[in-house]
Amino acid sequence: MEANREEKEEVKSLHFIEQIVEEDLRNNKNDGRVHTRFPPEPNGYLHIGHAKSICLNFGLASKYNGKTNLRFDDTNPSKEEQEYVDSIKQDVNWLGFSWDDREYYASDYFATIYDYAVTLIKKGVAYVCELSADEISTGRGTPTVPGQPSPFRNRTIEENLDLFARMKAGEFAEGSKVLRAKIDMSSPNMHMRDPVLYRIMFAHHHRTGDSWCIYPMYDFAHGQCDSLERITHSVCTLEFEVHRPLYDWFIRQLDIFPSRQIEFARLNLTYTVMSKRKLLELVTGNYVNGWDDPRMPTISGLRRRGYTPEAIREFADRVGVAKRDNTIEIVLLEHCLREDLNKRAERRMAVLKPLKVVIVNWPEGEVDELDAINNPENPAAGTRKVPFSGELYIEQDDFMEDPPKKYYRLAPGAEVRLRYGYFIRCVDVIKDERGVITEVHCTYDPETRGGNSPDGRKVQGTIHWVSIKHAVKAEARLYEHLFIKENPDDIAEGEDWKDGMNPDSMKTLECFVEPSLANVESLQKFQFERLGYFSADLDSVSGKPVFNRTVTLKDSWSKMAAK
RNA sequence: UGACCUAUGGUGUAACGGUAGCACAAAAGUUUUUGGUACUUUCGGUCUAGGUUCGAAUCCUGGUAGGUCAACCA
Repeated sequence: MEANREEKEEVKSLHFIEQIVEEDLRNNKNDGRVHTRFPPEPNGYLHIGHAKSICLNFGLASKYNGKTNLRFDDTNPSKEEQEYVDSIKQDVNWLGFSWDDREYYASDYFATIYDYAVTLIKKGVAYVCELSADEISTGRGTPTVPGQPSPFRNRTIEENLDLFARMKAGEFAEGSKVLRAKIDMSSPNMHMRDPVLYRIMFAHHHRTGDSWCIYPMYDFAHGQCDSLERITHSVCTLEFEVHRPLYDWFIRQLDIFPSRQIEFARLNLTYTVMSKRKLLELVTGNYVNGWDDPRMPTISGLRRRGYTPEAIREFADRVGVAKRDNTIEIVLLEHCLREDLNKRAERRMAVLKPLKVVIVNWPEGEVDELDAINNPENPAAGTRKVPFSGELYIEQDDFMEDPPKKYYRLAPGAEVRLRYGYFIRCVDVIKDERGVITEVHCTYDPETRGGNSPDGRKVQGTIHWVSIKHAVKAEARLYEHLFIKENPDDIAEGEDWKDGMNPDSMKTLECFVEPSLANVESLQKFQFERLGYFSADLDSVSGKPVFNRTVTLKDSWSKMAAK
């Protein structure tokens, strides 16, 4: 009995970061406090990879009763803009997380970080270096060859103090001097070979304006910001692993609160690119229509495409957290989306590629109001009326003059059910002079209203439709992967990664939707029966809706037909 | 050929010295007024060579493969 119960209680295993946190909690480290942060640089829009990090950081805090700060890493004024700050806040919010009043900026701490630099100078472990960027780089050696000490390495503390103060005062030209840490020019870790701490930049900062002309490097700011905010667990991606010894060195030299940095593997997705640099290039090069183009893996793009925060959070949960490089198949993201939308999206009927059907025995001019179920997964969603008449559109794919075996849809002589309507049987096919089918003539069975026949005869196929007279014209935007190749970064010599872009990633169609869709709210989501999930675009206007196809329904017929 | 990190089905991820499990994908089937959903079943895995151990995916050593690091970017 006991054993049986234990067997059934499935223990969800902890990922390695949760294990670290729980161990710290057991040891009462940090007085049992868990405090994380999400630290984006405001130089681009957030993408699905950031979403993983956001869910991780905020999720950790909420699981262990802690807090998460939002902190902008704005130490490089030449790349950072307010527009990005705004979009990042919106996206984190939309994903469903709150940083309360803990919105911080690395630039908030510039004065303190400056003092930290002075402390290092006074300890004799930082110096002003007048080598050029190139000279510093070559002087650093290579991973296998030790670096050479800078000729400025042994200046006196007084001289360093004076020079650094004058750098701050704006006495020197951009690029003429930097402040460097004095650590170990022959360290096997390149980051310990006297890294640059401060550089001169006469750039306008989006928050501090022109009050500074020297700016700390990321490496000399990030760890200290964590420390100042008393972050207990500083979660970041793998590439910062080799920086950790440097951060720990700063913590020791400065004797400040030691945040613990933990690195995890960033998210990669098939059929898309994730680097900020490449996403920026897609936007600025007009390969897509902005950061929120529904084909973009950005949070704003996914939102406009029709993704829900719930689906993205579920996805972030399912991909796991570990240290090995990974590429997640995009079908997992799509699966999480369908799972969510299936439960929540109301069903509607829309015809993307219309084929006219004339019901030859339909009473002239008559209109029937049929009941349609809004969501079979949720009876509380109720029903709606859909007008039916003698002239309809059906999907071109739902008629074949010469159908293969197992084709359940309409064909000459065949009978199908019109969803929520009647059984119809094809009696004639009308073609134009070029042989293109322009109309299909059918008879309907009045006894089958609603979709059941009193004689109990079965039809295999059920197809969707709209009444021509009542249909609303709409625009449908159909999306596919932005890239043809599973890994767009896998390119041959001389090829550009953009060569792998999918020329058919967006198709715009004039389509027909049922009248209940005439007025929709932006981002309102529907399942167009048998077609997929669609989300109203912000380009929609009253009476002229625009729908983005978020994702198709799974389609086992097309798979079968392909064989 | 330096340092650091990583290696489990097609893709992810568990198993913490004791039966290699789960999800997605793929395949087959049942149900169905969405060829949707739901449900059932199947396929398929510990990089390699040694060592420790009664017992190794797990610990140790060597190899191999992949990743990261040589911005006054983050």
